[in-house]
Amino acid sequence: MARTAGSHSGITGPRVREAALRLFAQHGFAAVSMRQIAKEVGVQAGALYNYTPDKQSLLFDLLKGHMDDLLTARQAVSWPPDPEAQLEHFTRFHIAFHLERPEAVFISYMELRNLTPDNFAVIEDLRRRYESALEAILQTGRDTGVFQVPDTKITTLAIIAMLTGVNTWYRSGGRLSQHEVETIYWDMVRKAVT
Amino acid sequence: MARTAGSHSGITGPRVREAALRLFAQHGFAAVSMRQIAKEVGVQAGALYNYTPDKQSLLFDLLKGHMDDLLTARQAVSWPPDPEAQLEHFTRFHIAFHLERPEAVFISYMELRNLTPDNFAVIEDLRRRYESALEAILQTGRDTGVFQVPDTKITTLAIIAMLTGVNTWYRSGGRLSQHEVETIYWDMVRKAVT
DNA sequence: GCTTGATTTGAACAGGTGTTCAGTTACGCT
DNA sequence: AGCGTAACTGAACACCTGTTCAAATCAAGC
Repeated sequence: MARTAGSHSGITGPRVREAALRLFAQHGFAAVSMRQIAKEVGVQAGALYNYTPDKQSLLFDLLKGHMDDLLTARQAVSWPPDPEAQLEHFTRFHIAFHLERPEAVFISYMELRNLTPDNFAVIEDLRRRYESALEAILQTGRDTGVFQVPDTKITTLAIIAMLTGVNTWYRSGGRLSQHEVETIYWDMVRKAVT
Repeated sequence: MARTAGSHSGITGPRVREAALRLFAQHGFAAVSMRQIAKEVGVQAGALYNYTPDKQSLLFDLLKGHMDDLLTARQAVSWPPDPEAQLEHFTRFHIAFHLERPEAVFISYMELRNLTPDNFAVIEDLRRRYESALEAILQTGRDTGVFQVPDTKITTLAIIAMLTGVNTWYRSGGRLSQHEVETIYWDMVRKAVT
């Protein structure tokens, strides 16, 4: 037996990435074998190499895709003029975007050390780009006197760490709606910088 | 050749744990083999099993030890009476304690999914105990009217996520001293809850 | 100095790893 | 209807995995 019924590149390709994403998030990159991914897709391990040159690239593509999505989404929405409204917008955007794709977020934080140095540098650069967007908001707010932050760089990292932390506990259908969570976090962020 | 010169249980035991901690933090639990740990200690892989029943227990003992240290250290210091002073104390304590042992902190966040369900439950319970200490401070502060927090549980998790985030970027000898960092974070925490 | 027991070796076990490739099969196109 | 090729299989490669255990060796107590 060789090619299976209904096989198609446009179908198998995405399924490989989806299976890898789910398995990497669940067990970790190093703990997942190519044969496990193949089994999930319903294919032999060798067939995966039609869709990725190697396991490392599979991980990198997932992280790179996630960061691209993040930066694209940020640029796609229209941003209000004043810093405080921008900061609220950023807070709600960050929480909403990250809660929408918990697995990609998870491996983007957990599997950085499994990237080759070259691949790591690419991802880190994209992340810095995202952080700069927040820092620019804080900087403008401080210059115009609406924010009181002693160190915009640290405040940037602190806010992002706090917001991303939502992913560790939030489950839809729980005590609070996503919008309520956003509002609570926005309340803390606003007070922390004003 | 069998037993090597100068071999002693009281020496090799700690060295096994130290090597495992360093390697797990650097490459991840699943990516590190018992033979790698043994090489770091200067011993054959089989000898490790005098000090741990298996690889899983090695990980669990590291995480358990870290959480015990954390809870013990928190109880060891004397705590001020009023909630605001307590919160400042907690903020500085958390940052200082975590910056002192970055590797243990790292694996405590990264390798939870590699614990067996039983072991995971133990660690999670210890973590909840630590979080409860912060939540109690917030609760008291809200009851006495000095804190304005809409949801103590969420604020607890938000603050801890923010504070632990320091470990991702702080390097001693950098632009800011540890005490300056503590002060900046305390400024944000204080404003966020009052 | 000898014995006892703790400590470690080195080999073995059964199975798993990422990756390659010749051969086979089913799909898309004419 | 038949051909070309994209898609996939199954086996193989060389090596690594956690764990066990008889045998060898060293440290300590008498």
